[in-house]
Amino acid sequence: MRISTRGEYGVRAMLDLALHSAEEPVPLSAIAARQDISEHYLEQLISALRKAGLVVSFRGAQGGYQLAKPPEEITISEIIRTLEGPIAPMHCVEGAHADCHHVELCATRMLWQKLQASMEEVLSKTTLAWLKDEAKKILATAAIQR
Amino acid sequence: MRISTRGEYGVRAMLDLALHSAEEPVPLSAIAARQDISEHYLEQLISALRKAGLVVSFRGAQGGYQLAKPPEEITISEIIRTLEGPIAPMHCVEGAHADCHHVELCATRMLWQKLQASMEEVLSKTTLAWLKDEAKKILATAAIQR
DNA sequence: ACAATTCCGACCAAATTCCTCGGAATTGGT
DNA sequence: ACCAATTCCGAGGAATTTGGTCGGAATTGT
Repeated sequence: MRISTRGEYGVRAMLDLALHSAEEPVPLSAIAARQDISEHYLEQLISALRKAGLVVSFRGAQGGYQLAKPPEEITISEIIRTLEGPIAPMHCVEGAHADCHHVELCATRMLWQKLQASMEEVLSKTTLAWLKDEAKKILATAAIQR
Repeated sequence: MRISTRGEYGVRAMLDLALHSAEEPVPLSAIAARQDISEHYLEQLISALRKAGLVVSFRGAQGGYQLAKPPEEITISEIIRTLEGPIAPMHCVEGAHADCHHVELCATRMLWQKLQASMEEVLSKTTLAWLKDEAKKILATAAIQR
């Protein structure tokens, strides 16, 4: 019942872009260093995010990555879905499956649907912009305390 | 982001008990046959459920399993937790961990906390009794249509 | 030309999942 | 007293997933 490192790193990388790529593209190495993630591994993840249209890339020197849309329009749901697959606690609620063989199984399916809906609710309603704001707040209070 | 077969089978087995073990204990073989689950594998799962105090067992001939409490008092949350471990989408929201090293990481932690809370909400508020009722409803409408 | 960078596909070790197997212990029925 | 039905226990193991690594080709600003 865990989100794997793909989703975890992906969200952190996207937040990193939200915080640092407003002006110029950010090279992978910078994200990897700040977030303490293996560069090669992160490359795989960001490649998927690019193909999903969540980031844009610029090749060559001074190249790097930027968010493809304003952070208000990028939801965590999108990020998780591209990196972890469908947000479904059970295969029977993944897409248009209706292959319930047992009666009891169908009853449990309703349970998994409720669970899925509540997860999707949270993930689709929180955006990168929200995360960015939270991160800035934390940074601000940390600065005061120092 | 999936619940594994441990959780899936566990919930189905518990529902099976809720439906069939009111009078006499139900042998493992009966549950396994009805639910189409490997008997040996199910044995492991139900052993964990017994140790967690969710089912009681009777050894020897005519033995089997029964729910340890009325189905109103057994939540899906309990079942999932005993079979899958803590309901936490991320290790950082599992118990009293506060090991956020990066500022950004702490912001994402709030996200995972929200997600965890919404999952726990659903799983702790739906009981075996609810599942049992749903299963009976489905069974009833299926009987009419036949 | 060169250095910085993305892009791509193959490969691989460790962990986890999903079981299987064999047998010991217990208990009701005859 | 025996037997059949059943739970209980621990070891083992194949398949899948996870979490990477590696090497090099392609692109582009300076």
